[in-house]
Amino acid sequence: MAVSEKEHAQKNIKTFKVIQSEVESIKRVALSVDCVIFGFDENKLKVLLIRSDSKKFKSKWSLLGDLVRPEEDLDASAYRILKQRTGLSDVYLEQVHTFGEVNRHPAGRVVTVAYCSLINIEHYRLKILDHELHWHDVENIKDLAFDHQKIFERCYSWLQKRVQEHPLGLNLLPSKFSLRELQNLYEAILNIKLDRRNFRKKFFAMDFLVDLEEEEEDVPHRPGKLYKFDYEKYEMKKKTWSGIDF
Amino acid sequence: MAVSEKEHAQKNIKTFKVIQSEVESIKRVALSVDCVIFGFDENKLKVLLIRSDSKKFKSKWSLLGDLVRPEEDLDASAYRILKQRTGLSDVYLEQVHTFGEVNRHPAGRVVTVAYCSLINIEHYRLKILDHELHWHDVENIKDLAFDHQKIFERCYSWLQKRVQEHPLGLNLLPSKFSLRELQNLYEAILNIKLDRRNFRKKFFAMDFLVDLEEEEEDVPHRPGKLYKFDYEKYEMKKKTWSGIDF
DNA sequence: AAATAATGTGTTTATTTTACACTAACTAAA
DNA sequence: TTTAGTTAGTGTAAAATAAACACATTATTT
Repeated sequence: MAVSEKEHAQKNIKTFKVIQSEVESIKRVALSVDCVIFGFDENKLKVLLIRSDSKKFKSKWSLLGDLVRPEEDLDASAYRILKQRTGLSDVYLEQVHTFGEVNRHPAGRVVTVAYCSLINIEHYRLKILDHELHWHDVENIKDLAFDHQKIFERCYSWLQKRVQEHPLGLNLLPSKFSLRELQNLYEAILNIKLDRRNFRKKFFAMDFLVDLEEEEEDVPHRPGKLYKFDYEKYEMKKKTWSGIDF
Repeated sequence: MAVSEKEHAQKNIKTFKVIQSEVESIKRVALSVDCVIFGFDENKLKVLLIRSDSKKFKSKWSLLGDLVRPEEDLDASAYRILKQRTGLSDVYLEQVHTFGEVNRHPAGRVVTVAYCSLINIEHYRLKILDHELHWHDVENIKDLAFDHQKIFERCYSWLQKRVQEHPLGLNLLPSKFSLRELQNLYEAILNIKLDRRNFRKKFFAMDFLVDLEEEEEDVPHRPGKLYKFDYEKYEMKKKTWSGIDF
């Protein structure tokens, strides 16, 4: 390393000390959370969006976000946003990625942390409709406000990968579901066709499905059996879990 | 949803508008980056640490971090920290997770974004030794300053998973390496024993190793062939890549 | 009663993964 | 120079896993 580089480095290392003693006087950035909320309805994977109210992105759709409050844990921010928008509080939620480009937001430096949430769309019936809050097919998501397209795409990829490692997808279904519904869900998320018999075999082999000894009703064909997911058993085996592999 | 809840929600939705127009007046948080820098030496996986200079955590070890500058992209912060500390700029670096608990830092609200970096330890010879910068065996990492233990553990788990999806590990080796070195590396990262023949078979089948027609020197036993990694070929096949699977 | 639509079920084949042992090449010590 | 020690290099058989695939059953609709 050249001498000048080394001096530069050491100067910067001094800067680092500031973090210990002078946080209060340090220049800060605005921090927000954006939630990518997935739902599943009519055999399609959906995402919840609102109209952007920024001037620059008027008429474009955007993710659900808000600033993180100074006295609020980061995860708590995400749960708060979900609660505000959907009324749901006991939901699946996970942090995905933080987006921190200087110019990502037109109003100034805002670093945003993206969270993914999976909710059962039936528990949530669009009671709050501000900003034209609506479900959109993930297939047709394009041209979102800010850098939300990028955030959305990252979360969607994350989801596709994640459902193959853990059976998260079940958070998108009602508590009682048929195997067809389950397969439709996976096909919608992964955007592929699966062999019905092998799919069943695989899920039964996992041994997380409980036969409820009930059947579907009001279907225009032979009704399928209903199952529920055994979360407890899953939590037990989770440690040694290594994926689903479709 | 109860009426009062709904009103509360709508009030909060108004708050959200602030983000668009009043970022400058919004209360902000200090944002930092912490780097978990892995190296590989003497068949052991290492991580780079410095002495904490905070009063509270005096004498404890900590990760390498600094505040994000107001005019600096988040990723750029991480590269800057690496450059300052190691002198290296062309390194593997990836964001892992953001830690945003209110009380994680004794000096105030500091949200930190953790990055993982993998460097070839031979390219970096501890030229800058401020704060007792040193390599530590990952085996013995305990009781770090702040919440750095948690951050470290998350990054280590991340690495163990990630090297099974992509051959990142090669960033830890010299550009010429033997298959034994490669296997030692994977064994150190994953902390398991691997079958030598199957390991070789698997790596050759991937078809990313180029036989350099050279041999090891100065080893007290039969020298092994040297290989390099074909990054170009890897980049080509990356899209359809689905993991290594040890 | 006939047409339609989805359920439920097993076997065979192909692919992938695992387990496993000997000879060759080189060094170091006797 | 012989011998002991260490790692390199190589293939096959068995086991486990994944993929492909068809038909009788149960319900609804017309």
